[in-house]
Amino acid sequence: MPPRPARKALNAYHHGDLRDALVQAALQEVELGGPEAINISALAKKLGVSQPAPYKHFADRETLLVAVTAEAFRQFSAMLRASIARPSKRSKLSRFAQLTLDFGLRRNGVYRLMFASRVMACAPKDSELHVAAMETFDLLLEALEAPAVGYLRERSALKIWASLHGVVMLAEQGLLTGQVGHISREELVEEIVEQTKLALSVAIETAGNAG
Amino acid sequence: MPPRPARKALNAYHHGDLRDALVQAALQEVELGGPEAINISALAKKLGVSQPAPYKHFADRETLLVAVTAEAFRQFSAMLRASIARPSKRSKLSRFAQLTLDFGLRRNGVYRLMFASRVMACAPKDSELHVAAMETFDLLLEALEAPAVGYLRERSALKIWASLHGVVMLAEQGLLTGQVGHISREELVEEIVEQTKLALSVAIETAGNAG
DNA sequence: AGCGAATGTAATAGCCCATAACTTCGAGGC
DNA sequence: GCCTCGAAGTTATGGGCTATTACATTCGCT
Repeated sequence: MPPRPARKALNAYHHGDLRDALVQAALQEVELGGPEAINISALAKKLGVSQPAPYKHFADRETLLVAVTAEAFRQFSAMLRASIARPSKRSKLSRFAQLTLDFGLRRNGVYRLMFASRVMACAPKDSELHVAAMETFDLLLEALEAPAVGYLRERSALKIWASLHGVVMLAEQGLLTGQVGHISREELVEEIVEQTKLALSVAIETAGNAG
Repeated sequence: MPPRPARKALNAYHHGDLRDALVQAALQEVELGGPEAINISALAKKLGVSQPAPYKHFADRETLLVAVTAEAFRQFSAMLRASIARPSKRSKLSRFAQLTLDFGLRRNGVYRLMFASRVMACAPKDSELHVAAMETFDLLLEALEAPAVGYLRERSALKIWASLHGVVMLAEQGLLTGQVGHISREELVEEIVEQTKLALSVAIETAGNAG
């Protein structure tokens, strides 16, 4: 997937790179109001083109949403990758987890688009979107820093992935405040991370002894 | 909150219990198409009233959604309560977890309304909706069957609650198929349950030794 | 220079939410 | 028993958003 050659604005009539501008502007809207906030008409007006212009680049609203979601995944991945690469006292997994929590709360609209909407479920397996999402999952596998026991590592990854989702959602719905016995969200996530690491090392040892 | 006295149909002009009929019909729609599928006009037509009639009972679409969500929580709670009460070989927690998974996948539209929409986050703390949701959470606390170490139990509950959310979402987005090394969703949930129980008992023991 | 494809515009239709103004019916006081 | 008032309907209407159709402009290529 070579990035589209970002064409320059050509003149007053042709925008030049409307497609990309739409994705970026839409992402900005989602940031504030979530997936429902994407409004083709408003985007067109904001970018100074006629209302039907976007339909030259996206068949319908849904298709635009898919592109925006893919872009969101790429941004998320880039952020995670940078954080994981940086040397730190904390483990990669811990940093992955905390960053996910942070992203999920601070950019909740975008997060919901990525993980709590129907977009993902509808996109075909080999789509740009799935590729971008898989890349994020690969980063989690990397962050786990576990010896290559294949399916054990994947299973741990899925469990922690799932837990993180849940914490973000609960926190965002206001179901985590004043209920956790003076434990912060960050500490809760840390507990989950530790619990996962422990379970994984036990599983690996068990598997080692068994076979 | 005494249940509204279900009034009988009065005549051709007045429906009789339009409010409740709307909630039930909407829930049915959500079942198939998720939160977005709720359509005031369509509901009105389906129930044989004029298009603006629903607005006599709900200020707007959003308000209707809140009522529907509360009803969904009540149904979910009732299901869980029945299952937990029934004697069984499996632990209450295990049954709670598996039932949640089942509900989340089979009635995914409703599940998304309850857990993956903005409805909950917007409703005030003392609303009908929050009350219904809290009741569900209480059932989880009960299912944990842990000695009353207050905050430890709540923390475990939150962790498992979060994990279950995540598993449902991942499964629904097609991210759990063929990735888990021949483990079924049900087994994954069972692992999570066991892991939670273990962590909780360790935590209780530690707390006991410490103080 | 000229042609075709890509990318824009204007005009328009349809769906859905919501409100305003009017109508029907039931209940409670007298 | 009537009369009035409010609750729960109705028709009419407007506004916003999606999407399509037919037409215009410009780019890139030969």
